[in-house]
Amino acid sequence: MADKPRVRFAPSPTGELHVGNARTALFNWMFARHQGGDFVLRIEDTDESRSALSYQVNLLNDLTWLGLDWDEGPQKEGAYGPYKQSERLDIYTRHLQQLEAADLVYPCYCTEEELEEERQALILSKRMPRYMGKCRKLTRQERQQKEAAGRKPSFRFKVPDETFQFDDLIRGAMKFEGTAIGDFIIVRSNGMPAYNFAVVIDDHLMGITHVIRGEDHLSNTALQIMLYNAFGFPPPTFAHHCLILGRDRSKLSKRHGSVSVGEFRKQGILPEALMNYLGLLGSSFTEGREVLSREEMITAFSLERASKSGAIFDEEKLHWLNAIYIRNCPTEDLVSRLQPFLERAGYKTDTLDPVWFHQVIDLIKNDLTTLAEVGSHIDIFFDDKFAITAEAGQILEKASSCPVVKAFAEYLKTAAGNPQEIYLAAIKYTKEKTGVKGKDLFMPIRAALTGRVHGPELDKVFAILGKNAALNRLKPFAD
RNA sequence: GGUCCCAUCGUCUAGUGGUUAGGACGCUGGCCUCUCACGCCGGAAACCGGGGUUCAACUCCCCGUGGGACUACCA
Repeated sequence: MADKPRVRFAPSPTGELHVGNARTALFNWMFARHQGGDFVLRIEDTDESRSALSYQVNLLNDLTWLGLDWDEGPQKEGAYGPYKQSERLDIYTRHLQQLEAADLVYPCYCTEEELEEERQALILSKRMPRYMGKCRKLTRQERQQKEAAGRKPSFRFKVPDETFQFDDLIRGAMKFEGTAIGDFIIVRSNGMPAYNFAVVIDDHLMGITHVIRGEDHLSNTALQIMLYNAFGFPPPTFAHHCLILGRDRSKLSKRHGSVSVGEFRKQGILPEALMNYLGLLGSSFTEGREVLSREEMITAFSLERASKSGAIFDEEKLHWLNAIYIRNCPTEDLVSRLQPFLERAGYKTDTLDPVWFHQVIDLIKNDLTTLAEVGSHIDIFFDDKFAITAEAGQILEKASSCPVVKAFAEYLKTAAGNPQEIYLAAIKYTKEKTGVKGKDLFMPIRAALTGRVHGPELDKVFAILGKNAALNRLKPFAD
């Protein structure tokens, strides 16, 4: 058996964690857990202008919230650190020197304007825009002149005219022609390593065996393989999964609506549901399973089942899963997860009787699609939130309703015992006294009691409300 | 424009030469029921097109068409 697989998730802290990235992390994590390998987290923060510490903190929080625990990375130093690229700059410098010594790189003094000009000219002549190697042929003297003029060079890799092939675990045999690729920058003029350069070095040094990432990196793979060859590093196995798409089939982005893990969390999506959905999207689990626990997902995961074509993000299916997870969530647990949403909806839960509130949540949790909806489901139990809807008002105005509500209230006035018994007896009494049954019997009571025409089973609502609160609500209609 | 990738119900997918093309979301009919939801039982809904290969193509090959990604001193 070969060494255990090592995979990594390498985000750059330049924004909120996107669900697409979360899915990449999930695939890597499931792969590692399934195979008993290591899941490494590396922060790619070489773009100083876009990276921010707050995003990094956010990133770690979101991953933790999702339950994607890493074996090595920030806050969990291992044998291959440091795990932030900004702390590995000396490593990149050494490797640049190595390539310089082998004459595989050269300094480029072109300005952005010059490069842009070249690009436009190539596009106009209908050719692939790429760097044509102007500075490759510079003499030592010319270079000294540029340096003397104060120009800071970037460093470009001399792309060989070869064909680069690799076997993608998801896509099969892939092939790229070196002739179509211009000499690319590996170190920027500010001294920072460029993405393709840093990943190759880090993935190799960190012992990464499988690079699992989005399809948007497919063409980068050719460049990276060139660098693996240049360094004499054995390339890892690559696997490029499909992208998550918006409704219009383009790469999912902000303009499509909610796209970050944080947004879904705020909307009251459970991490288990989001994980489950992301694992299902653009992939499938063995035996056609769709609702799986974390452990089941790990067991049923297989990279071979990842599909090659992009998958549209379907929020409705996410919500379907979320409702299932809410329903199956133990009420005790659910109550605590609900806290932030209750506060936001204006419920002061610390003054409530916990046993009573537990009953409330237990009763309404089947109706919840997201945690954020909780307020509009429990308001029927709070006098300060309670209100009669137009529909309920119509029910109560019906001629047959008034006697029903009156009779029901009348019975309650003298009733004693536990709420369940009182309710049953009150219904019986009302039925006998008014001769009304079925819908015409229950709906007026429901409307008067909850202010709604829909809701949980009336007997349970009554039991939670209690006799006195019920009587209060009935009063305006019974007099 | 160039390079590369992809193509089964509206959506997510199963399917690896012979199936009534299966499942799920959503939609929809019914049952359950005081209502909504849940649950259960049904229904409508797909192999992009054209050529090959083969006794036989959703499945293999080619060409179209369509969609997507990349095309930065961002990752």
